[in-house]
Amino acid sequence: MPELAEVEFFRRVWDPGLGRRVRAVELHPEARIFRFTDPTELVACLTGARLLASEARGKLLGFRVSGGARLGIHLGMSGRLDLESASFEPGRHDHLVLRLRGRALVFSDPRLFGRVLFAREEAPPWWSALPPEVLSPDFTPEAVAAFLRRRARSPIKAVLLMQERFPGIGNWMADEILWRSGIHPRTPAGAIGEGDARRLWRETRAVARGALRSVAPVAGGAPRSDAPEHGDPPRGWLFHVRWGGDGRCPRTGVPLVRERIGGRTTCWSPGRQRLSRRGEKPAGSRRSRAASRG
DNA sequence: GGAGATGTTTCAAG
DNA sequence: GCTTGAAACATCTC
Repeated sequence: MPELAEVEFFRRVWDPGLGRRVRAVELHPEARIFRFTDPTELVACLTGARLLASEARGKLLGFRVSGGARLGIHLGMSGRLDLESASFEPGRHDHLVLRLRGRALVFSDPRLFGRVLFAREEAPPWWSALPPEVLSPDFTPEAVAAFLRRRARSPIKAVLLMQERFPGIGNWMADEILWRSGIHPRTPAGAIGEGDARRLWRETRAVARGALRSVAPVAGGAPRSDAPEHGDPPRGWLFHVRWGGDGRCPRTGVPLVRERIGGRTTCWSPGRQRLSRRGEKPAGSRRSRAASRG
């Protein structure tokens, strides 16, 4: 489930636990989410410590721990964070529980694609060496264009999912970005002209901003099944129709196509999203696309 | 019972 | 050595 906005939602879920002492740590050491961590060290270091602050970078959550340590949580495909009462009893998929006074912070993940990271320093490489956020000034059109050239033969859909350049972008956001940009998901990255590359950069940021703005308010204590983790993206977004079998393009009314591209189910709007040809004139393609819009 | 699910890593082939 | 695509990971839901 979690990509940029959902990760931000779950970050806020644990906010009420910041600054409080961790009285006990409960975990299943053999759970796959600890495959990159020493669970014994994790328990030893976290017990008695406090989570001081949290931050989301791409799909990774980082918690600064008192005493100069860093706890990292990646939610994988099915991970989630919850705030529970003191009487909470872990279920089958609740792999990490931090007991505070009066409440419990819980990380659960049925599919176990998520992971827990831990280091006795505030900025270990897995935290400090992450690429620039798509909404940061360092995420530039030039960096995007250079990356597209390097991944020239890959379909642009697959390229948008590469976290080394587009941190936080997941499957539905990638489809949203391509739909807004008018680019066919199967277009080889190297065939995208300068104008379309710039447009891709702009829409990547627009979709990230819109998704973050629509993060649902965190209601402490809400039952898990009621938690609206992905909020409600703006009206008119592909998001609202991309899972429906008979979904139609919000802009053209044409039935959307769903197929597997870059190893992932992809939803796109025929007619609106066209394959670029190699060697297309950058400025011309940009102008003609802008003129034919709306 | 089968297919697919908002993710990453690994491995083999080009 | 780099790029690319498929498979693997584990479980649940439709």
